[in-house]
Amino acid sequence: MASQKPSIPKGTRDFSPVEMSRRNFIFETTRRVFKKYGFLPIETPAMENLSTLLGKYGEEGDKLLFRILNSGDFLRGIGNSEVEHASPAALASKITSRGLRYDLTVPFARYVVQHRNEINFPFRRYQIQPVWRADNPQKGRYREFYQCDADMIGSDALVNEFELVKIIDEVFSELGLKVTVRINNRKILAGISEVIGEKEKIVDITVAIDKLEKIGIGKVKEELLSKGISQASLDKLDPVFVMHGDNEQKLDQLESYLASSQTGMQGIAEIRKMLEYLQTDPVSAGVALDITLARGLNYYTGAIIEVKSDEVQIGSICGGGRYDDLTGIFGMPGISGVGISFGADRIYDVLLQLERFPASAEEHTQLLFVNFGEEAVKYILPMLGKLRSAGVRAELYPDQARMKKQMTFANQSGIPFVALVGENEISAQQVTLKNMETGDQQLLGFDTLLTILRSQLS
RNA sequence: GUGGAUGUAGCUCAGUUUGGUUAGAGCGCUGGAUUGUGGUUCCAGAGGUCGCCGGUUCAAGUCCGGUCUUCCACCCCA
Repeated sequence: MASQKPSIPKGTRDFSPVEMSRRNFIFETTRRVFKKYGFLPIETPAMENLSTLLGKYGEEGDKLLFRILNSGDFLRGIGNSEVEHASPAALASKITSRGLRYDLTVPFARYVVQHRNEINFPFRRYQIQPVWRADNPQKGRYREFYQCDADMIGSDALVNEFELVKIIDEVFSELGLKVTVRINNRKILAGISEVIGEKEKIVDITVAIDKLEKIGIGKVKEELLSKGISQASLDKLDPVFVMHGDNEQKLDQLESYLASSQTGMQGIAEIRKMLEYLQTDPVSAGVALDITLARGLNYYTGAIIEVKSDEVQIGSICGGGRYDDLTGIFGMPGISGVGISFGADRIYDVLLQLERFPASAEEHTQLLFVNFGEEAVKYILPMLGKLRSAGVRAELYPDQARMKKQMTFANQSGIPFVALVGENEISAQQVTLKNMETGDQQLLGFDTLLTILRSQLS
Protein backbone atom coordinates (compact mmCIF):
# COMPACT_ATOMS: atom_id res chain seq x y z
CA MET A 1 0.00 0.00 0.00
CA ALA A 2 1.40 3.37 -0.98
CA SER A 3 1.99 5.58 2.04
CA GLN A 4 0.46 9.00 1.93
CA LYS A 5 2.28 12.15 2.89
CA PRO A 6 0.89 13.37 6.20
CA SER A 7 -0.38 16.92 6.34
CA ILE A 8 -2.72 19.19 8.27
CA PRO A 9 -5.31 21.64 6.89
CA LYS A 10 -4.23 25.03 5.67
CA GLY A 11 -3.86 27.62 8.42
CA THR A 12 -3.65 25.08 11.26
CA ARG A 13 -0.56 24.15 13.26
CA ASP A 14 0.90 21.45 15.49
CA PHE A 15 2.49 22.55 18.74
CA SER A 16 5.65 20.89 20.05
CA PRO A 17 6.36 20.51 23.79
CA VAL A 18 8.47 23.68 23.89
CA GLU A 19 5.77 25.63 22.08
CA MET A 20 3.13 24.25 24.41
CA SER A 21 5.09 25.31 27.50
CA ARG A 22 5.26 28.80 26.10
CA ARG A 23 1.60 28.87 25.10
CA ASN A 24 0.65 27.64 28.56
CA PHE A 25 2.62 30.51 30.03
CA ILE A 26 0.33 32.92 28.14
CA PHE A 27 -2.86 31.04 29.00
CA GLU A 28 -1.92 30.73 32.68
CA THR A 29 -1.02 34.39 32.96
CA THR A 30 -4.30 35.61 31.49
CA ARG A 31 -6.28 33.05 33.47
CA ARG A 32 -4.63 34.12 36.72
CA VAL A 33 -5.48 37.79 36.08
CA PHE A 34 -9.05 36.99 35.02
CA LYS A 35 -9.60 35.01 38.22
CA LYS A 36 -8.14 37.80 40.31
CA TYR A 37 -10.80 40.14 38.97
CA GLY A 38 -13.57 37.75 39.88
CA PHE A 39 -14.27 36.17 36.50
CA LEU A 40 -15.64 32.64 36.37
CA PRO A 41 -14.82 30.07 33.67
CA ILE A 42 -17.22 28.60 31.13
CA GLU A 43 -16.76 26.59 27.96
CA THR A 44 -19.04 26.23 24.97
CA PRO A 45 -19.05 23.71 22.09
CA ALA A 46 -16.67 24.04 19.14
CA MET A 47 -19.71 24.08 16.88
CA GLU A 48 -22.85 26.16 17.09
CA ASN A 49 -26.03 26.17 15.08
CA LEU A 50 -25.60 28.42 12.07
CA SER A 51 -28.66 30.39 13.15
CA THR A 52 -26.65 31.45 16.22
CA LEU A 53 -23.64 32.50 14.17
CA LEU A 54 -24.98 33.99 10.94
CA GLY A 55 -25.52 37.72 10.68
CA LYS A 56 -23.53 38.58 13.81
CA TYR A 57 -20.24 39.44 12.15
CA GLY A 58 -21.38 41.30 9.05
CA GLU A 59 -21.38 40.10 5.49
CA GLU A 60 -17.64 39.41 5.49
CA GLY A 61 -17.86 37.45 8.71
CA ASP A 62 -20.57 35.18 7.35
CA LYS A 63 -18.28 34.23 4.47
CA LEU A 64 -15.51 33.33 6.88
CA LEU A 65 -17.57 30.84 8.87
CA PHE A 66 -16.52 27.21 8.61
CA ARG A 67 -19.71 25.31 7.92
CA ILE A 68 -20.24 21.68 8.83
CA LEU A 69 -21.85 19.42 6.28
CA ASN A 70 -25.10 17.90 7.57
CA SER A 71 -24.88 14.25 8.53
CA GLY A 72 -26.69 11.51 6.66
CA ASP A 73 -28.46 12.10 3.38
CA PHE A 74 -27.76 15.81 3.18
CA LEU A 75 -28.96 16.06 -0.42
CA ARG A 76 -32.45 14.75 0.30
CA GLY A 77 -35.11 17.02 -1.10
CA ILE A 78 -32.72 18.99 -3.25
CA GLY A 79 -33.44 18.72 -6.98
CA ASN A 80 -30.89 18.71 -9.78
CA SER A 81 -32.02 22.06 -11.13
CA GLU A 82 -31.56 23.55 -7.69
CA VAL A 83 -28.00 22.29 -7.54
CA GLU A 84 -27.29 23.80 -10.94
CA HIS A 85 -29.06 27.11 -10.56
CA ALA A 86 -29.12 28.06 -6.88
CA SER A 87 -26.41 30.40 -5.59
CA PRO A 88 -23.59 28.71 -3.69
CA ALA A 89 -24.67 30.51 -0.51
CA ALA A 90 -28.27 29.38 -0.85
CA LEU A 91 -27.16 25.82 -1.51
CA ALA A 92 -24.75 25.91 1.42
CA SER A 93 -27.56 26.84 3.78
CA LYS A 94 -29.53 23.80 2.60
CA ILE A 95 -26.80 21.28 3.31
CA THR A 96 -25.26 22.83 6.43
CA SER A 97 -26.95 23.73 9.68
CA ARG A 98 -23.98 24.03 12.01
CA GLY A 99 -20.68 25.86 11.94
CA LEU A 100 -17.46 26.22 13.93
CA ARG A 101 -17.51 29.18 16.30
CA TYR A 102 -16.00 32.37 14.91
CA ASP A 103 -15.39 34.03 18.26
CA LEU A 104 -16.30 33.52 21.91
CA THR A 105 -18.55 36.54 22.39
CA VAL A 106 -21.55 35.42 20.33
CA PRO A 107 -21.57 31.90 21.83
CA PHE A 108 -21.38 33.60 25.23
CA ALA A 109 -24.44 35.73 24.44
CA ARG A 110 -26.24 32.56 23.43
CA TYR A 111 -25.11 30.92 26.66
CA VAL A 112 -26.36 33.82 28.78
CA VAL A 113 -29.82 33.72 27.24
CA GLN A 114 -30.05 29.95 27.51
CA HIS A 115 -28.90 29.87 31.14
CA ARG A 116 -30.45 33.11 32.32
CA ASN A 117 -32.19 31.49 35.25
CA GLU A 118 -29.00 30.01 36.69
CA ILE A 119 -26.87 33.10 36.21
CA ASN A 120 -26.37 35.60 38.98
CA PHE A 121 -26.18 39.01 37.31
CA PRO A 122 -24.02 41.00 36.89
CA PHE A 123 -22.05 38.03 35.57
CA ARG A 124 -18.33 37.96 34.87
CA ARG A 125 -17.09 35.03 32.85
CA TYR A 126 -13.82 34.13 31.21
CA GLN A 127 -13.37 31.64 28.41
CA ILE A 128 -10.17 30.35 26.81
CA GLN A 129 -10.88 28.26 23.73
CA PRO A 130 -9.99 28.03 20.05
CA VAL A 131 -12.02 29.69 17.32
CA TRP A 132 -11.98 29.11 13.55
CA ARG A 133 -12.13 31.45 10.60
CA ALA A 134 -11.88 30.50 6.91
CA ASP A 135 -9.59 33.44 6.29
CA ASN A 136 -6.54 33.38 4.05
CA PRO A 137 -3.58 32.69 6.35
CA GLN A 138 -0.63 35.09 6.57
CA LYS A 139 1.53 36.68 9.23
CA GLY A 140 -0.33 36.68 12.56
CA ARG A 141 -3.37 35.21 10.90
CA TYR A 142 -4.42 31.62 11.38
CA ARG A 143 -7.52 29.60 10.62
CA GLU A 144 -7.49 28.06 14.06
CA PHE A 145 -6.44 30.24 16.97
CA TYR A 146 -7.14 30.78 20.65
CA GLN A 147 -8.98 33.64 22.19
CA CYS A 148 -8.87 34.45 25.89
CA ASP A 149 -12.09 36.33 26.61
CA ALA A 150 -13.32 38.16 29.67
CA ASP A 151 -16.81 39.66 29.59
CA MET A 152 -19.08 41.25 32.17
CA ILE A 153 -22.75 41.17 31.36
CA GLY A 154 -25.81 42.65 33.05
CA SER A 155 -24.33 46.02 33.95
CA ASP A 156 -23.81 49.19 31.94
CA ALA A 157 -21.61 50.87 34.53
CA LEU A 158 -18.43 52.35 33.12
CA VAL A 159 -16.33 50.94 35.96
CA ASN A 160 -16.48 47.76 33.91
CA GLU A 161 -14.65 49.40 31.03
CA PHE A 162 -12.12 50.74 33.51
CA GLU A 163 -11.58 47.27 34.94
CA LEU A 164 -11.00 45.83 31.48
CA VAL A 165 -8.24 48.36 30.89
CA LYS A 166 -6.76 47.36 34.24
CA ILE A 167 -6.84 43.71 33.19
CA ILE A 168 -5.17 44.49 29.88
CA ASP A 169 -2.47 46.45 31.65
CA GLU A 170 -1.89 43.71 34.19
CA VAL A 171 -1.76 40.85 31.68
CA PHE A 172 0.69 42.58 29.38
CA SER A 173 2.94 43.81 32.14
CA GLU A 174 3.08 40.27 33.54
CA LEU A 175 3.95 39.04 30.06
CA GLY A 176 6.64 41.71 29.86
CA LEU A 177 5.22 43.51 26.83
CA LYS A 178 4.88 47.21 26.15
CA VAL A 179 1.51 48.03 24.65
CA THR A 180 -0.76 50.93 23.85
CA VAL A 181 -4.47 50.70 24.59
CA ARG A 182 -6.47 52.61 22.03
CA ILE A 183 -10.01 53.48 22.99
CA ASN A 184 -12.96 54.97 21.19
CA ASN A 185 -16.71 54.91 21.47
CA ARG A 186 -19.21 53.81 18.89
CA LYS A 187 -21.48 56.65 19.99
CA ILE A 188 -18.85 59.15 18.90
CA LEU A 189 -18.72 57.48 15.50
CA ALA A 190 -22.52 57.55 15.37
CA GLY A 191 -22.41 61.22 16.31
CA ILE A 192 -19.98 61.95 13.49
CA SER A 193 -22.19 60.33 10.89
CA GLU A 194 -25.16 62.17 12.35
CA VAL A 195 -23.41 65.53 12.22
CA ILE A 196 -22.41 65.14 8.58
CA GLY A 197 -25.94 64.06 7.71
CA GLU A 198 -25.23 60.42 6.78
CA LYS A 199 -26.63 58.72 9.85
CA GLU A 200 -27.56 55.48 8.13
CA LYS A 201 -24.09 55.10 6.56
CA ILE A 202 -22.35 54.70 9.90
CA VAL A 203 -20.85 51.30 9.03
CA ASP A 204 -19.32 52.49 5.74
CA ILE A 205 -18.04 55.63 7.41
CA THR A 206 -16.41 53.87 10.33
CA VAL A 207 -14.82 51.23 8.13
CA ALA A 208 -13.34 53.92 5.91
CA ILE A 209 -12.14 56.13 8.77
CA ASP A 210 -10.51 53.11 10.35
CA LYS A 211 -8.12 52.99 7.41
CA LEU A 212 -7.03 56.62 7.76
CA GLU A 213 -3.63 55.85 9.21
CA LYS A 214 -2.97 53.22 6.58
CA ILE A 215 -4.15 54.77 3.31
CA GLY A 216 -4.42 58.51 4.04
CA ILE A 217 -7.17 61.11 3.82
CA GLY A 218 -7.40 61.10 0.03
CA LYS A 219 -8.11 57.39 -0.29
CA VAL A 220 -10.54 57.43 2.62
CA LYS A 221 -12.57 60.15 0.91
CA GLU A 222 -12.42 58.24 -2.36
CA GLU A 223 -13.82 55.16 -0.65
CA LEU A 224 -16.58 57.17 1.03
CA LEU A 225 -17.59 58.76 -2.28
CA SER A 226 -17.82 55.32 -3.87
CA LYS A 227 -20.10 54.26 -1.01
CA GLY A 228 -22.53 57.01 -1.93
CA ILE A 229 -21.59 59.67 0.59
CA SER A 230 -22.16 63.14 -0.84
CA GLN A 231 -19.34 65.63 -1.33
CA ALA A 232 -21.16 68.06 0.98
CA SER A 233 -21.16 65.49 3.77
CA LEU A 234 -17.51 64.75 3.15
CA ASP A 235 -16.61 68.40 3.58
CA LYS A 236 -18.27 68.37 6.98
CA LEU A 237 -16.07 65.42 7.89
CA ASP A 238 -12.83 67.39 7.44
CA PRO A 239 -12.48 68.57 11.07
CA VAL A 240 -12.38 64.92 12.18
CA PHE A 241 -9.22 64.27 10.16
CA VAL A 242 -7.30 67.12 11.73
CA MET A 243 -8.13 66.55 15.40
CA HIS A 244 -4.96 66.33 17.43
CA GLY A 245 -3.39 66.69 20.84
CA ASP A 246 -3.73 64.63 24.00
CA ASN A 247 -6.91 62.88 25.08
CA GLU A 248 -8.32 65.99 26.80
CA GLN A 249 -7.65 68.24 23.82
CA LYS A 250 -9.24 65.79 21.42
CA LEU A 251 -12.30 65.51 23.63
CA ASP A 252 -12.64 69.29 23.74
CA GLN A 253 -12.46 69.50 19.95
CA LEU A 254 -14.98 66.68 19.62
CA GLU A 255 -17.31 68.35 22.07
CA SER A 256 -17.76 71.41 19.92
CA TYR A 257 -17.88 69.35 16.72
CA LEU A 258 -20.55 66.95 18.03
CA ALA A 259 -22.55 69.55 19.99
CA SER A 260 -25.67 68.93 17.90
CA SER A 261 -25.61 65.16 18.38
CA GLN A 262 -26.99 63.85 21.65
CA THR A 263 -25.54 60.41 20.95
CA GLY A 264 -22.14 61.87 20.17
CA MET A 265 -22.12 63.89 23.39
CA GLN A 266 -22.98 60.78 25.35
CA GLY A 267 -20.03 58.97 23.79
CA ILE A 268 -17.75 61.79 24.87
CA ALA A 269 -19.15 61.67 28.41
CA GLU A 270 -18.50 57.92 28.56
CA ILE A 271 -14.89 58.30 27.47
CA ARG A 272 -14.44 61.09 30.02
CA LYS A 273 -15.77 58.91 32.78
CA MET A 274 -13.44 56.06 31.83
CA LEU A 275 -10.47 58.40 31.88
CA GLU A 276 -11.56 59.80 35.24
CA TYR A 277 -11.56 56.32 36.75
CA LEU A 278 -8.16 55.72 35.27
CA GLN A 279 -6.87 58.84 37.00
CA THR A 280 -7.81 57.43 40.39
CA ASP A 281 -5.79 54.27 39.73
CA PRO A 282 -3.50 54.74 36.74
CA VAL A 283 -2.14 52.01 34.51
CA SER A 284 1.38 51.79 33.12
CA ALA A 285 0.31 51.17 29.52
CA GLY A 286 -0.49 54.14 27.33
CA VAL A 287 -4.22 54.82 26.93
CA ALA A 288 -5.02 56.91 23.87
CA LEU A 289 -8.31 58.14 22.48
CA ASP A 290 -8.29 57.33 18.78
CA ILE A 291 -11.38 58.40 16.88
CA THR A 292 -10.29 56.45 13.81
CA LEU A 293 -10.60 53.21 15.78
CA ALA A 294 -13.70 51.50 14.46
CA ARG A 295 -13.43 47.69 14.50
CA GLY A 296 -15.62 45.82 12.10
CA LEU A 297 -17.65 43.73 14.50
CA ASN A 298 -21.00 45.43 14.14
CA TYR A 299 -22.44 44.44 17.48
CA TYR A 300 -20.44 47.06 19.39
CA THR A 301 -22.53 49.97 20.65
CA GLY A 302 -20.36 51.81 23.19
CA ALA A 303 -16.72 51.61 24.15
CA ILE A 304 -14.28 50.13 21.63
CA ILE A 305 -10.91 48.91 22.85
CA GLU A 306 -7.93 47.72 20.88
CA VAL A 307 -4.41 46.88 22.02
CA LYS A 308 -1.29 46.98 19.89
CA SER A 309 2.28 46.04 20.68
CA ASP A 310 4.64 49.01 20.89
CA GLU A 311 7.53 46.79 19.87
CA VAL A 312 6.38 44.47 17.09
CA GLN A 313 4.49 45.22 13.91
CA ILE A 314 1.52 42.87 13.96
CA GLY A 315 -2.29 43.22 13.99
CA SER A 316 -4.06 43.97 17.24
CA ILE A 317 -3.23 41.53 20.03
CA CYS A 318 -6.31 42.25 22.09
CA GLY A 319 -9.64 43.85 21.29
CA GLY A 320 -13.09 44.35 22.65
CA GLY A 321 -15.92 46.69 23.43
CA ARG A 322 -19.43 47.16 24.72
CA TYR A 323 -22.45 45.56 23.13
CA ASP A 324 -25.85 46.66 24.39
CA ASP A 325 -28.10 44.22 22.69
CA LEU A 326 -26.28 41.08 21.65
CA THR A 327 -28.61 38.97 23.78
CA GLY A 328 -31.64 40.75 22.29
CA ILE A 329 -31.19 38.77 19.07
CA PHE A 330 -31.68 35.63 21.13
CA GLY A 331 -34.79 36.97 22.86
CA MET A 332 -33.40 38.63 25.95
CA PRO A 333 -33.36 42.40 25.37
CA GLY A 334 -32.05 45.14 27.61
CA ILE A 335 -28.89 43.35 28.78
CA SER A 336 -25.66 45.24 28.30
CA GLY A 337 -22.28 43.59 28.17
CA VAL A 338 -18.67 44.59 27.73
CA GLY A 339 -15.67 42.39 27.12
CA ILE A 340 -12.20 41.92 25.73
CA SER A 341 -10.43 39.17 23.89
CA PHE A 342 -6.72 38.42 24.06
CA GLY A 343 -5.27 36.88 20.90
CA ALA A 344 -2.98 34.25 22.42
CA ASP A 345 -1.41 33.25 19.10
CA ARG A 346 -0.39 36.77 18.18
CA ILE A 347 0.88 37.42 21.70
CA TYR A 348 2.96 34.26 21.24
CA ASP A 349 4.40 35.60 17.99
CA VAL A 350 5.29 38.90 19.66
CA LEU A 351 6.97 37.24 22.66
CA LEU A 352 8.86 34.89 20.36
CA GLN A 353 10.13 37.65 18.12
CA LEU A 354 11.29 39.67 21.13
CA GLU A 355 12.74 36.53 22.79
CA ARG A 356 10.82 37.54 25.87
CA PHE A 357 9.67 34.11 27.07
CA PRO A 358 10.98 33.60 30.61
CA ALA A 359 13.03 30.50 31.43
CA SER A 360 10.31 29.66 33.97
CA ALA A 361 7.97 29.01 31.03
CA GLU A 362 9.95 25.83 30.37
CA GLU A 363 8.51 22.63 31.74
CA HIS A 364 11.47 20.27 31.30
CA THR A 365 12.11 17.26 33.44
CA GLN A 366 14.43 18.42 36.21
CA LEU A 367 16.20 15.20 37.10
CA LEU A 368 16.99 12.10 35.06
CA PHE A 369 18.12 8.81 36.63
CA VAL A 370 20.55 6.97 34.41
CA ASN A 371 19.57 3.33 33.99
CA PHE A 372 22.32 0.88 35.01
CA GLY A 373 20.19 -2.25 34.91
CA GLU A 374 17.47 -4.16 36.77
CA GLU A 375 19.04 -4.07 40.21
CA ALA A 376 19.59 -0.32 40.06
CA VAL A 377 16.06 0.25 38.74
CA LYS A 378 14.55 -1.47 41.77
CA TYR A 379 16.76 0.63 44.03
CA ILE A 380 15.80 3.84 42.21
CA LEU A 381 12.00 3.44 41.92
CA PRO A 382 11.14 4.29 45.55
CA MET A 383 13.48 7.31 45.42
CA LEU A 384 11.80 8.45 42.23
CA GLY A 385 8.45 8.29 43.98
CA LYS A 386 9.69 10.36 46.91
CA LEU A 387 11.21 12.97 44.65
CA ARG A 388 7.98 13.32 42.71
CA SER A 389 5.98 13.64 45.93
CA ALA A 390 8.36 16.42 46.88
CA GLY A 391 7.46 18.18 43.62
CA VAL A 392 10.60 17.41 41.61
CA ARG A 393 9.90 16.61 37.94
CA ALA A 394 11.91 13.41 37.70
CA GLU A 395 12.15 10.44 35.35
CA LEU A 396 14.13 7.25 34.93
CA TYR A 397 15.65 6.38 31.57
CA PRO A 398 13.54 3.30 30.77
CA ASP A 399 16.14 1.15 29.02
CA GLN A 400 19.61 0.07 29.99
CA ALA A 401 21.18 1.92 27.09
CA ARG A 402 24.77 2.98 26.76
CA MET A 403 25.56 5.71 29.21
CA LYS A 404 26.68 8.02 26.46
CA LYS A 405 23.27 7.71 24.88
CA GLN A 406 21.51 8.44 28.16
CA MET A 407 23.68 11.49 28.85
CA THR A 408 23.07 12.78 25.35
CA PHE A 409 19.35 12.32 25.92
CA ALA A 410 19.51 14.37 29.13
CA ASN A 411 21.58 17.05 27.47
CA GLN A 412 19.32 17.44 24.46
CA SER A 413 16.18 17.36 26.55
CA GLY A 414 17.50 20.28 28.58
CA ILE A 415 17.39 18.29 31.81
CA PRO A 416 19.55 20.20 34.31
CA PHE A 417 20.40 17.31 36.70
CA VAL A 418 21.33 13.69 36.21
CA ALA A 419 21.47 11.09 38.98
CA LEU A 420 23.82 8.14 38.63
CA VAL A 421 23.00 5.10 40.71
CA GLY A 422 25.09 2.00 39.95
CA GLU A 423 26.78 -0.70 41.96
CA ASN A 424 29.06 1.72 43.83
CA GLU A 425 26.23 4.01 44.88
CA ILE A 426 23.95 1.16 45.89
CA SER A 427 26.55 -0.37 48.19
CA ALA A 428 27.26 3.07 49.67
CA GLN A 429 23.51 3.84 49.92
CA GLN A 430 24.17 7.08 48.05
CA VAL A 431 23.46 8.82 44.75
CA THR A 432 25.83 10.64 42.40
CA LEU A 433 24.24 13.92 41.36
CA LYS A 434 25.61 15.63 38.28
CA ASN A 435 24.87 19.24 37.39
CA MET A 436 24.69 19.21 33.59
CA GLU A 437 25.41 22.88 33.24
CA THR A 438 28.58 23.07 35.32
CA GLY A 439 29.61 19.43 34.91
CA ASP A 440 30.16 19.15 38.71
CA GLN A 441 29.12 15.94 40.39
CA GLN A 442 29.02 14.74 43.97
CA LEU A 443 28.13 11.68 45.99
CA LEU A 444 25.13 12.35 48.27
CA GLY A 445 22.61 10.75 50.57
CA PHE A 446 18.96 11.04 49.57
CA ASP A 447 18.08 13.86 52.02
CA THR A 448 20.99 16.01 50.89
CA LEU A 449 20.07 15.28 47.28
CA LEU A 450 16.54 16.57 47.86
CA THR A 451 17.77 19.67 49.69
CA ILE A 452 20.17 20.53 46.89
CA LEU A 453 17.58 19.98 44.17
CA ARG A 454 15.06 22.13 46.00
CA SER A 455 17.45 25.02 46.38
CA GLN A 456 18.73 24.79 42.80
CA LEU A 457 15.40 24.37 41.08
CA SER A 458 13.26 26.93 42.89
C1' G B 1 -12.45 36.15 -2.64
C1' U B 2 -8.10 39.10 -5.49
C1' G B 3 -2.80 39.79 -6.64
C1' G B 4 2.62 38.48 -6.01
C1' A B 5 6.39 35.05 -4.42
C1' U B 6 7.70 30.04 -2.80
C1' G B 7 8.47 24.43 -2.59
C1' U B 8 15.53 20.33 -3.75
C1' A B 9 18.18 15.57 2.57
C1' G B 10 15.34 16.05 9.38
C1' C B 11 16.56 21.85 9.14
C1' U B 12 18.67 26.30 6.35
C1' C B 13 19.70 26.70 1.42
C1' A B 14 22.99 26.22 -3.54
C1' G B 15 22.02 24.09 -8.45
C1' U B 16 16.97 25.90 -12.64
C1' U B 17 18.91 31.58 -16.57
C1' U B 18 21.60 28.15 -21.38
C1' G B 19 17.55 20.55 -20.41
C1' G B 20 22.65 16.11 -20.89
C1' U B 21 26.04 10.20 -16.99
C1' U B 22 25.80 8.90 -10.33
C1' A B 23 21.79 16.22 -7.60
C1' G B 24 25.57 19.29 -3.65
C1' A B 25 27.01 22.28 1.05
C1' G B 26 26.50 23.62 6.21
C1' C B 27 23.94 22.15 10.45
C1' G B 28 21.55 17.86 12.46
C1' C B 29 21.43 12.31 12.70
C1' U B 30 24.04 7.20 13.32
C1' G B 31 28.63 4.65 14.55
C1' G B 32 33.79 4.95 16.21
C1' A B 33 38.16 7.43 18.77
C1' U B 34 36.11 7.32 24.64
C1' U B 35 32.67 -0.55 27.10
C1' G B 36 30.31 4.68 34.50
C1' U B 37 29.74 10.54 31.81
C1' G B 38 26.60 14.82 27.61
C1' G B 39 27.73 19.80 25.64
C1' U B 40 34.36 20.65 22.41
C1' U B 41 37.57 17.99 18.67
C1' C B 42 38.85 14.17 14.95
C1' C B 43 37.38 9.92 11.65
C1' A B 44 33.64 7.13 9.07
C1' G B 45 28.57 6.45 7.48
C1' A B 46 23.33 6.75 6.47
C1' G B 47 19.75 9.90 4.40
C1' G B 48 16.56 12.88 -1.66
C1' U B 49 10.28 9.34 -6.44
C1' C B 50 13.95 17.66 -6.62
C1' G B 51 5.64 19.44 -3.48
C1' C B 52 1.95 16.60 -6.51
C1' C B 53 -0.41 15.42 -11.49
C1' G B 54 0.08 15.77 -16.57
C1' G B 55 2.62 17.55 -21.18
C1' U B 56 6.99 18.70 -24.60
C1' U B 57 11.72 15.99 -25.61
C1' C B 58 16.22 10.80 -27.47
C1' A B 59 16.76 13.07 -22.46
C1' A B 60 13.34 17.28 -17.38
C1' G B 61 15.29 19.31 -10.56
C1' U B 62 15.87 22.60 -15.12
C1' C B 63 10.91 24.07 -20.35
C1' C B 64 5.09 24.28 -20.56
C1' G B 65 0.03 23.58 -18.21
C1' G B 66 -2.71 22.43 -13.93
C1' U B 67 -3.00 21.67 -8.68
C1' C B 68 -1.72 21.97 -3.51
C1' U B 69 1.38 24.10 0.52
C1' U B 70 3.80 28.02 2.88
C1' C B 71 4.92 33.22 2.90
C1' C B 72 3.63 38.45 1.61
C1' A B 73 -0.04 42.23 0.29
C1' C B 74 -5.36 43.59 -0.32
C1' C B 75 -10.04 42.65 2.25
C1' C B 76 -11.07 41.78 7.15
C1' C B 77 -9.35 40.76 11.91
C1' A B 78 -6.94 38.04 17.28
